[in-house]
This record gives sequence, structure tokens and C-alpha cells, in this order.
Amino acid sequence: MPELPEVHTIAAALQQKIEGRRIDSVEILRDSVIKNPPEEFLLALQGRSIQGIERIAKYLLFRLDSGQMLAHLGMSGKFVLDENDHNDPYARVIFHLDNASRLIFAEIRCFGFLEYLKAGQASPRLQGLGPDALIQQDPETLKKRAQGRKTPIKNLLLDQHFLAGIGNIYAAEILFMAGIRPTRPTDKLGPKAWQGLSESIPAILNLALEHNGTTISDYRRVDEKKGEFQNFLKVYQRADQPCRVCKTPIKRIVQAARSSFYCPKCQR
DNA sequence: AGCGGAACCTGTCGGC
DNA sequence: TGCCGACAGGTTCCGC
Repeated sequence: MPELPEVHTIAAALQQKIEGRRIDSVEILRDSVIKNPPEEFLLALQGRSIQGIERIAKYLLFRLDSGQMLAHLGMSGKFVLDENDHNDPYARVIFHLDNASRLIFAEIRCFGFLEYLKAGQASPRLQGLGPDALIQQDPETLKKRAQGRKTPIKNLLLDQHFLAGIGNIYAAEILFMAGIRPTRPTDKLGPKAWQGLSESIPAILNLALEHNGTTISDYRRVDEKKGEFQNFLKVYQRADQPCRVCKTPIKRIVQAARSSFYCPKCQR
């Protein structure tokens, strides 16, 4: 579910709401979402105070007074701050905070996870990530980073080692904005295409961020509100519907086992 | 090395 | 109504 704009929206809300809070106790309702041995995780987290929260690619890093907690929301994960003590059937881990509120990590599909890292311990998951996709890169820089790659450009955009933060929704929207067909081999892109990508990547992500991300089905903000960028999607999940620019029906194809959507007329 | 596909897990929806 | 397959925002592993 959550790509860069969604994770960023969540990080901003968490910064505002729980920075400085102390974790009184932790309940693990599903062991498999914890990367550490459960007892070790409980022991490490209980009594810690949350000093800061940052987004790294699609990950959330909670800086604690001792060590840190890395979180990934997988496909359907969310963090909900619950002041009303309601029950989420997909709650997997519950953090009881010192102001009597509860931070709930809920994840339907359990692809997401939490991992405690000791001070100074680096997670291998964060190694080799490309530059954050929100930061604009020069066309030349992009081209250089893509050197030697022959994979379709859509697949390259999903490669977190190329740029970090783009997922399936925004890859489609970025390529529509840049007028590039998702099947174009990376090594066949010309200067105009790289220029287009240099602009459309941060443009789409920032636009989505302004609208608090995209809610297709599961994504929710910390206060459980939906994002709004789904109302502005041009191609994603719009197969057979008319292109908003030229009325040509949007096509759906499968690349690397994932859906791609594009306008066969606007994207070449 | 780079690439595509399967696997991980759970739910929903459409067709027969 | 019920079953089955396809599909869903991500990452990692495996084989070619």
C-alpha cells in the first residue's frame, strides 16, 4: 500500500503526536510481524521514550532513548493513534504510551514488520537504497544511475536501489506525466525522457503528498482519515476508462508480475 | 550482474 | 449460494 507520500504523511503525524512520549508497555498480538525474538523486542521497547521519527524511503525509523525501531507498513499496514480504546481486528502490536493513549500497528496481510535495532546497529534493509525520490535529480544523474540497465523503465522505477520511495501507483502516474510508455527499455530512453522523469518524479510525489497520499482500499492516516490523491489518478487502476487527456482507453498490462497502466496514445 | 517470477499472508470481488 | 481464480499499495529469495 504505502509508498513514499503515504509513509511521509504518517511520519509527519507521528512526529507531531508522539514525539517525546514514553512507551509504558507493549502487546504483541502476532509474533510474525516482529523481526526480533518477541521477548527481546518487548524488553527492549518497554520504558523507552520516543525521541524522534523519520521516514527513510518507505520505512519509518523511531529514534528511542536507547536504540531504534524500524517499521515497514508492507502492503496494508497502518499506525493508528487510538485515544478511544476501540478495537482493530488487524491490530498486530499495541504500544501503550505514558499519556494513556495507544499506538496501534495494524497490518491485514502481515507483510509489514517492526524491528528493534540496538544503538549503532544498522539494518541491512536500509543498505543500498537509492537517493530519496522526493529530491529532484538531474537528468544526467538519473541516466548515469541507470547505466547498464535494460529493464523496462517501469521496473527500474520500482527498484529501490535506483531511487527510494516509488511504488506501483506512482510509477504509473510518473510515466504518464512524463509521456513515457512503461515498457520502454531503460537503455533506449533519450535526453527528453530523462528530462521528463527528472521533473515528473518529484512533481507527482509532492502532489500526492499535498493530498495526503492515495487511499485505494486500506491506507489510512494516523487519525484514520483517507488520503485524497486517488481522486487525481490519471492511469492507475483505470483500465479501459478513457484517458483524461485524449479519451483513448487506458491499457493494463503485467510487468514483473505487477499491473501497469498507461495511455497508448499519450505515452510512447 | 541483472532480470523475472514466486513466495510471503489475508481479504475482496467477479464469474460460473 | 458457493467455490475458484485473479488481484491488491512491497520486499526478498531463487533460478536462469
